[in-house]
Parts: sequence; C-alpha cells; structure tokens
Amino acid sequence: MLDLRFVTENIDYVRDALSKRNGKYPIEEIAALNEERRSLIRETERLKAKKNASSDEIAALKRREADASALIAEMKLAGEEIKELDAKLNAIESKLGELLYSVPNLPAPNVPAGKDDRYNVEIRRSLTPRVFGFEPKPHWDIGEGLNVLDWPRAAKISGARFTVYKGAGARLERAVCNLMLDTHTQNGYTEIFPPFMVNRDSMLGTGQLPKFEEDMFRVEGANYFLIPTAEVPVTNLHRNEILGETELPIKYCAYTACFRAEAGSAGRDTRGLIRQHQFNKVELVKFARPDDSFGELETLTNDAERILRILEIPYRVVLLCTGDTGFSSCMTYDIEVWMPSYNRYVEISSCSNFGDFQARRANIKFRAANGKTAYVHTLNGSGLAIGRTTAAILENFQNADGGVTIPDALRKYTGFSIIK
RNA sequence: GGAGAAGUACCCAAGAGGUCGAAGGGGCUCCCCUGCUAAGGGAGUAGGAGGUGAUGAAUCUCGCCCGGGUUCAAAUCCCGGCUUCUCCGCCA
Repeated sequence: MLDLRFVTENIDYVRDALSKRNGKYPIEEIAALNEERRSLIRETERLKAKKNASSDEIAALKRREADASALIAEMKLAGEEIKELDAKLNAIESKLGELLYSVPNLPAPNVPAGKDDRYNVEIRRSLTPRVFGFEPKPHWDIGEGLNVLDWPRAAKISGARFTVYKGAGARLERAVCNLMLDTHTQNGYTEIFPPFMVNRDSMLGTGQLPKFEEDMFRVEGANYFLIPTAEVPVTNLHRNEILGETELPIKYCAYTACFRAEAGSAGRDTRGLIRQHQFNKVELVKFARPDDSFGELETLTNDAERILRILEIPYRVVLLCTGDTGFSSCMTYDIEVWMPSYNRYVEISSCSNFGDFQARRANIKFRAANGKTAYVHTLNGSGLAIGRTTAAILENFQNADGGVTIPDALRKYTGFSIIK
C-alpha cells in the first residue's frame, strides 16, 4: 500500500510513476476522498472534544447532586450527530482503503519503462548452455522414462497440474531442497519452517489479497488460505511489530510447499514440473533498513544465483521492466535457468525489493537510534523453486541413453551419482 | 469437538459506570548518598494512529486483545470474534 499522505501531496509524481505500469489507478478519486475524509474528521473531533468536556461537567454536577438534565439532553443530540458522522467517515475510510489496496507499488526510478517482458533488460549470464550430441528430451519424458515422475497417477489421485515423485526422483527433489537450505543457512539466513496455511490478514499483509484472491486456494469452512509462497508466512512473522534497528537486516530462508490456483494460465506449460498447483520452493526473505534495501536486493539475488552456480546450471539474470514488475514490488530481478526443451531461459526465481509497500500493509516498523519509528523495507526471492531446479537438472544433465548424471555438489545429498 | 477461566503498558498487577488523561510493584534510564560493590533515597518511564499547524511548539481525537452495541458518559455492562490456559474427548 502506498502512503496516503505521499500520494495526495505528490500526485503528479505518483500519476507519472504509475503510468509506466499497465492498468489505470484511481489516484484522483483517492485525493478527493481524502479531502472529504479530513473535513469529516475535523467536524467529528470538534464534537467529540465538546462531548468530553460536557461529560466531565455532568460528572461534576452529579457529584454535587445538582441537576444535569439539560446538559444530558444536549449531549444526547450531540451523540447522535457524532454517530452519524462517524458512520459516514467509516464508509469513506473503507472505500479509501479499498482504493489504496488496489494501487500497485511505484517502480524504482532505475527500472526500465516498458509494457511487457520484451522490455526486460538482461543483466548478466553464467555458463554457456551445453551443446548436445543427441536430441535432448524434455524433463517429463526423461522423468517418465526413468520411472521417477508419474503424472498419470498424480492425475488419478489429485488431478491436472500435480506430480508424483518416485524413488530417485523423490530423493532428488529432497536433495535439492536440502542443498538450498544448507547453502543459505551457512550464508547467514535463519531457517524458518512455517505453517502452510495462513489467515486472511497475512494474505493482505503481503499483498496477495484482496486483488488476487482467485489465484489462491482457500480452505472451505475455515478462514485459511494455502500459501502461494513462503513469502506470506515468513514476512508476516513480524506483522505488527517494531524491530530494533540493530537487528536489521533480518535474513530468513524457508522451505514450503506452495499452492497456486493458476487461474488464467490454462494451456500454458501443461506438461512437466514448470506450472503446478502444488510445488516446492525455498524462499529468501529480508527485512532491511530503508537506505540499505537496494543493496540488499543485489546480495539477495546473488545468494539465490549461488545455488545455480553450485549446481553448474546455465542461467541469466533479468531486470524486469515497469510493466512486468509484480504488484507489490518496486524492483525485481528474475533469475532464468536454461531449459534445453524450451530452448530458452525459464524463470526459476524472482527477487524483489518491496520498499515499504508490504511493511505499511503489514505494519512492520523499526525503531531508529533517535527513537523514531519508520517502516522497514521487505525483500524476498526464490532461492530457488525446487521443482523447476529438478527439471533443469534432469534436462541439462541428461545423457544419450536417457539417464541423468547428478551434479557433483548434489551427490552427498542424493547418495547416488546417476539415475539410470 | 465439549466445558470452564482469562486477555490492562517491557513484565507482574489493581480496577465492578463519571474523581482512570489507568493505582502499586518489578525492570529500565537519570540523579543523590556512601571509599568501591550491595543496600538506601529521589525523579522519569504508553507506545502507536490520526486531525489543526510548517514534517517545529502547541493542541485536540482515538487507543485497557479485536469488532459491534447499550448509555449523556464504558477498562468497567451486553453481543460476536480472536488468542492463551485448565479439564474432558479425539488424534500423529
């Protein structure tokens, strides 16, 4: 959520910044409503001050056993007026909140302007994609050929967009997860293992609700949502808290399963591990001081990339343009892994600085040395999507005979060096 | 799932409709005293959100878990919710 005061006092700047995103946002309406809100507050507060004074007077009169009935009658009327004005004010404030919740974060000034992913800017590449001496197979064929991924049975027990991992496949997925968690915890991230279901306030805090409810799985009969990413529970750990400045930056990593309805993506990536209703991910989350957050984004991105360097899988890093940057983010790097079957790089991590956008929604502050409080900046990035990493391993390390060689760094976790 | 109890500031806690703009402890900060330490004495210690104002001073409004309600007036009475604890049931 943007700062209401900032929006109304810098309306031209805000309008301009938002024009680089796709969509239209009700900035003028917000400013107008805010004016109404302020004049109502002035009016009710004047009445309330009077009411408070009169209440004291009534109490004093009663103590002296004097007659207070005239004042009481007067205050009865004032009370009704206050109630009316408060109801009006509530209506305006909830409308204002609704509108503010619908406005995305302002892109950082150095984010390239552009409508869609064609305007994203490649920042760097690592390793060169392997040249195969045979026709490389997609990971779903490799997985089925090796009897380690089973989609027909996943469809039977659950439905489309689910996967069963079996034997060496299950072990590989778990090995990738452990490698990631070990790497990040050795690198200063504190491991968190949170609930996979959260309440509505948490979903509001990180910005999944109210705008993207149809993309989420809700638990029927309970006020719980299945988390779409560990970002939600982990960022909300500190919801409604004031952190000490010396604690910052706080760095967490977390493995969770992630659940996405994938509404609107029918027909895309229907085969394989790329787009699932349930997938595994290790997430990195940071709480940073405002003046450090862009530096922290650089190190967070680098920390996520480290996994692919360890696994020796080719990837590139892309700076998303304004139109492709997520709703809550002011700046995002995507890490894209090389997938031979797609013959292109495919997103495997998205590393974002949210500025104070989530912190304002979730009310996460820190107390500076001078005693004042301010919103922290929140950041997160996949470190990495586990299923997509497994897919990338199967594809990039496949052999002509249909087997897969396990990357060196992973062998101590798998306990085997090849799947045949 | 059933029954009961409870939620007040950093912690403990008083508080039963107007004197609560929240007692009292503990802790913390500062000062005094003593050669040092301990002990003792004194002072300070609700943060937060929002209005007017210049992002100052000042001032007002809202804050006793959250949301409603009753009343001229609510920490206090009523209703709903959440959380915690105890007992029972169930269960990994």
